[in-house]
Amino acid sequence: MPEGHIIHRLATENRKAFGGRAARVSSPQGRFAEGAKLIDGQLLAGAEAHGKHLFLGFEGESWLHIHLGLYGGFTFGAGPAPTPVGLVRLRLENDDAYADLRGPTTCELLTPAEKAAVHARLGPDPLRPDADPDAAWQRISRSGSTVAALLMDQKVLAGVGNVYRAEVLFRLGIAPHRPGRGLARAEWDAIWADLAALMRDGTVAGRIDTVRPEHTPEAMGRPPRVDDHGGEVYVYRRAALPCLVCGTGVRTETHAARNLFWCPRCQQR
DNA sequence: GCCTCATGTTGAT
DNA sequence: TCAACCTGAGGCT
Repeated sequence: MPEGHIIHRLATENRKAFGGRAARVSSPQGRFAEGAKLIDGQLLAGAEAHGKHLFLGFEGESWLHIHLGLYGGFTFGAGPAPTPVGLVRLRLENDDAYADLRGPTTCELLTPAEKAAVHARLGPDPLRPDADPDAAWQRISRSGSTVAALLMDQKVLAGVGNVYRAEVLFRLGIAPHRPGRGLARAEWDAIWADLAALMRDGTVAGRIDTVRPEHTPEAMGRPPRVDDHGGEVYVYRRAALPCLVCGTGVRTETHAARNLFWCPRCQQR
């Protein structure tokens, strides 16, 4: 269940394991059998991520486009690859390594033009060096939608999911229900900068940690704790628990079909 | 072992 | 606004 930082990490992992070499490509489950056959044995030329979309480039100008959706995941291992267990949509393999893909929303082959079309409908990704935060600001500053909804809209901003959305708004003290057009440019600049830093850390760590050193349980004189999704966060999935900073109960509600979490006292800006 | 929920997106209503 | 997609983890029995 990944946000953009994990997809960038997967691009790197795939590049390290398979880049510059011929890859054996198969679909043990069968649902990607035809596509796998088309690129089987080809050289993997590159791997990149844009938001939550992963692209693996093969010689012959084919791009393997993968979106993990809510359930999808990769498993990497050293070769030789074992007999596939469960429903493996895609297996990449060489003599040294293998990777299994399960449960993706998307696993398809694209032409360069089709790949360009995917990029075109995505907003700037804080983890990409070519990202233009002003493109997102143009949409946000004209929108009556809430900041909370806009941050999750991949056309506006690519790669941010429910955890980073909740956490960046907490860290900047911004009330999630404010309309985008009510945001000041300086606030947007701060959101972008914080997202870029948090997501960069997340790519390295492979998990989402957002709690500043001065607010860790140790620094606050509280018992140590670990959030059940594997990272240390302020408000995400901490409904009704005391805010780590002020002690107020963390609020939650369903917002645009997703769970939103915030501290009503710390986030009044 | 069964049930619920989840770091997501699309397409129908 | 909601169902569908389709997988795994955690809580409960």
